[in-house]
Amino acid sequence: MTSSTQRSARGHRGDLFDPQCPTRRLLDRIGTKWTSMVIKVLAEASTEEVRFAQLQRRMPGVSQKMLSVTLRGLTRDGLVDRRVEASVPPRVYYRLTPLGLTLEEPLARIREWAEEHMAEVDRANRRSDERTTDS
Amino acid sequence: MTSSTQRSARGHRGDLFDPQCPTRRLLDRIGTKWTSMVIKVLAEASTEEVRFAQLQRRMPGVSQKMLSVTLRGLTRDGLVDRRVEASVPPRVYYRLTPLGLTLEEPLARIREWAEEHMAEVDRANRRSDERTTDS
DNA sequence: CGGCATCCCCCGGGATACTG
DNA sequence: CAGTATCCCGGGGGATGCCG
Repeated sequence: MTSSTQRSARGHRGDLFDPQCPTRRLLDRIGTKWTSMVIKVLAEASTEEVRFAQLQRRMPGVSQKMLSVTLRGLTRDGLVDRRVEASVPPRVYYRLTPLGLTLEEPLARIREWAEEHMAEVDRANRRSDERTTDS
Repeated sequence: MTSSTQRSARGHRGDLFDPQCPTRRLLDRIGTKWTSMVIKVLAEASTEEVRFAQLQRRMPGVSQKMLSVTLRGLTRDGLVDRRVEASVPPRVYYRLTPLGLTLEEPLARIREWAEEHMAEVDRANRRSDERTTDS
C-alpha cells in the first residue's frame, strides 16, 4: 500500500481524496456487498453471457437496484462487458471481460481462506466473549 | 466490524449466498478501511512486536480511534496478538498470530492484482467518462 | 502512552414506485 | 424485462476530549 493520505487538518468536506492507493480502491470495490458475488457468478458462467434476471436469480437477496448499481460500476471499471439486445422486451447480457476474469483468481484465494479459517475466527471470538462476559 | 456472536456455517463451497457466509464476513472485515493495512505492516515486521505508536506512524492518515478499533477487532478475531507492558507510561505491543500470518498470503495476491491492473481500470473509467461527458 | 467515550456527518444499500 | 428515481435508516469513520 502506497498511500500517504495527506489532508489539511480541517477540511471537513470529503474532498482531497486519497491520492490513489490502488489496493485501497480495490478493497473498497470488492468490499461492497455484491461485487465479488457478481464476479463469482459470471466467472462460473465462463465466457457465456448471463442475462440480468438470471444473475438476480443466482444471487439470492440482491435487490434490482443494487444489482444494477453493481453491474454499472463493474462495467465502468472494464471488468464486465454489457450487451443490450434491442428487442421488446429488451434483453441485457453480461459477462466478464478478460480483465475481470483475472480478478477471479485472487478472489478465489480469499474465498478459500475464509472457508478454511473463519471457523477458527469464530472460536477466537467466542473465547473473547467469555472473558468479557464473566468477570 | 460485525459483532459476530453467531455460530458456524458449515458450507458447501458455494454459499457465498448465505448471509452468514464466511466469505461475505471476511470481505466485510478486510474491506474496512484499515484492517488490511494493519495486517500488512505487522506482516512486514515479521514476528517482531510493534508498538501502537509505531503502527500509527507507519500508517499515514489513520486516527487513533480507528487504529484502536481495528486492532481490537483483529485481536478478537484471533488474527493479532496483544501484549500490555504494565509500565508507566504503559506500552502495548502487537503482532500477527500464526492465523493472522496465513491471511497475509491471499491479501498479498489482492495487492498484486491492484498494483498490476488498477491503471487499466482507471483507463476504462476515463473511457466511460468521455462517452457520457463528451458533447 | 494507549484507548475509551462523544458528537456528527456521510454514504452504502434496502424498500418502493415509476418509465421505456 | 431492465433500469431509474425517492425516501430513509444504520453504521462506518473522522474529530475532539478525558482518563488510567
